[in-house]
Amino acid sequence: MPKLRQLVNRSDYPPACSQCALRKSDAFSPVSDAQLRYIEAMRSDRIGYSAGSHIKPENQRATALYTLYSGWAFRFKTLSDGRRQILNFLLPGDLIGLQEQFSDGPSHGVDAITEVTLCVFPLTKLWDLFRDHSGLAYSVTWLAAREESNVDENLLSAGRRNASERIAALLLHLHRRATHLGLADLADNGSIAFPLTQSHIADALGLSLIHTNRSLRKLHLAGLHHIEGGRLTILNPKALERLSEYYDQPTRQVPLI
Amino acid sequence: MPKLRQLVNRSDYPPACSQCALRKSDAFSPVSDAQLRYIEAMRSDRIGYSAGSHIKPENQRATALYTLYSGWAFRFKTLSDGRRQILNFLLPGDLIGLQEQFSDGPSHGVDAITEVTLCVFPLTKLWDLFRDHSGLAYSVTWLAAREESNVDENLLSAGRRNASERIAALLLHLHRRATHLGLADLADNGSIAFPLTQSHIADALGLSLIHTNRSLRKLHLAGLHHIEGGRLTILNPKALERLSEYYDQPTRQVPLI
DNA sequence: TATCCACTATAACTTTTGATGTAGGAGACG
DNA sequence: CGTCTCCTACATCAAAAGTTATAGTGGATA
Repeated sequence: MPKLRQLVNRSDYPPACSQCALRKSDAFSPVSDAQLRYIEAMRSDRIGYSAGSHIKPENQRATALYTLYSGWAFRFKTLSDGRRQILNFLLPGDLIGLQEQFSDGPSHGVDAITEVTLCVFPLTKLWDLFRDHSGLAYSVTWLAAREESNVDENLLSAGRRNASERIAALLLHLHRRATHLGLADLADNGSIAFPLTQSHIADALGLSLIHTNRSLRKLHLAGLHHIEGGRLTILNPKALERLSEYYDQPTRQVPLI
Repeated sequence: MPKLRQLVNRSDYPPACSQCALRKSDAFSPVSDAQLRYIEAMRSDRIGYSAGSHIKPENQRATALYTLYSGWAFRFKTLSDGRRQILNFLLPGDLIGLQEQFSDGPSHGVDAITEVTLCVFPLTKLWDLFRDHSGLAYSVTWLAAREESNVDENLLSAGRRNASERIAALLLHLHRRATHLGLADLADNGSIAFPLTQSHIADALGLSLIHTNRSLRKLHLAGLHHIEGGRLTILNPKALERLSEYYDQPTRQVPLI
């Protein structure tokens, strides 16, 4: 089911870590030369998946750690009758597969939304990383804690926000993250590429597809946002923030493994 | 608002780490003597809070890391009109305050359900721990990843399970954790002390208090569980598991800081 | 060009969940 | 001992969200 693609010579093929395009963005904390060499040596592979393919099945333990280099993906859980809950969305720089190393069993699946490319790190070397580079170990923990914060926020949405508030919070959250990564088009009102379908949004927010469509349209009609041609524009950020009580916090630089 | 209590000479006052009652339980992974001495030296205090008091306000950064030594607590977020979402419940051995070190701002509050006692570790020493004891650093990350798994499961409940399924999953989850800690009374059908009010359950599952009461009663009438006198008995684990699709996984030993 | 398919849109109707109100029981406390 | 407060129980009504059904749209594909 997961499809590999031929990647070498494509522009989104992850280069040597010293040439990493992500690392050039000031979204990420600088690393020392020694750390960079360690990461490069630890990386065992670079792979790609086509849009919609399964990066990790829900019922199978991860065999590696991945850093998402390009594209969008998501973590999810399902129930036997097909109900699916998206736990959080993964954007470039996010670390994938850490939970599996520590949890009692396989816990969630990971699917690609767009085409994605990944840097691969063998799980067996995680312990070495902790032993050899405490700074990088600290970074791993940082990334884990940050992801938990995202899930916390999603749980607040699913549990206690109504449909419109959930959508407002999600749009702001994703827009903020993409913008922080330098993915916003400043010449187009700060719009971002937005590959999610309404089905993704529904499954992330614990809503039915129909109700998601209804609520999304309501926000659109109120002039709060605009989605067209796979791009999202936030038209009235203040109103969206008031509605969802999801407020922008100045985002610090984040570690990148 | 948070109330300190005089603790010394009480039986639930955390003793020297070498005498730690938790550590004697086989729920926790053994540590080396060196690690134990390091933890003991890192611990700066031991404090207690009375039932219902605020361990950490929602709008204030944590100043320390805590390990819950005795009692039950929970992490939560609220919206301005008072809607509250409980993110997860904290039982003895759980680490508190790690997210704050890495998040961009204060993110959640922590309240005590019962009387609790805590071991205090200065946040400033977290970095030292990573540098000096990679094994303990690995444990910290382990605890963070395990907590995220719990939040993942709660998000699946809030987003995609109906009221009865949510309650079934929560009861099984808490019963399993308490049992793993050796808190079950084997002479009483494996019952556990259960200090949650229906209001806690409602806020953890994203339900109203009334609907929680309705659904809880339905499960009780069906003979699946029994709550009385502050104790929970699981009467029909199989039925609860089928209903919630929440299955027991053999729980490994967990690190304890 | 025609067909298919995934996605979005919308209406009509049902179910679940929430809101409001009221009451009873148990423990805390003066 | 009475009073208070917190928690649980339960009925009634209202609102939010889910279900079913149908159709349009645009890109991919044969």
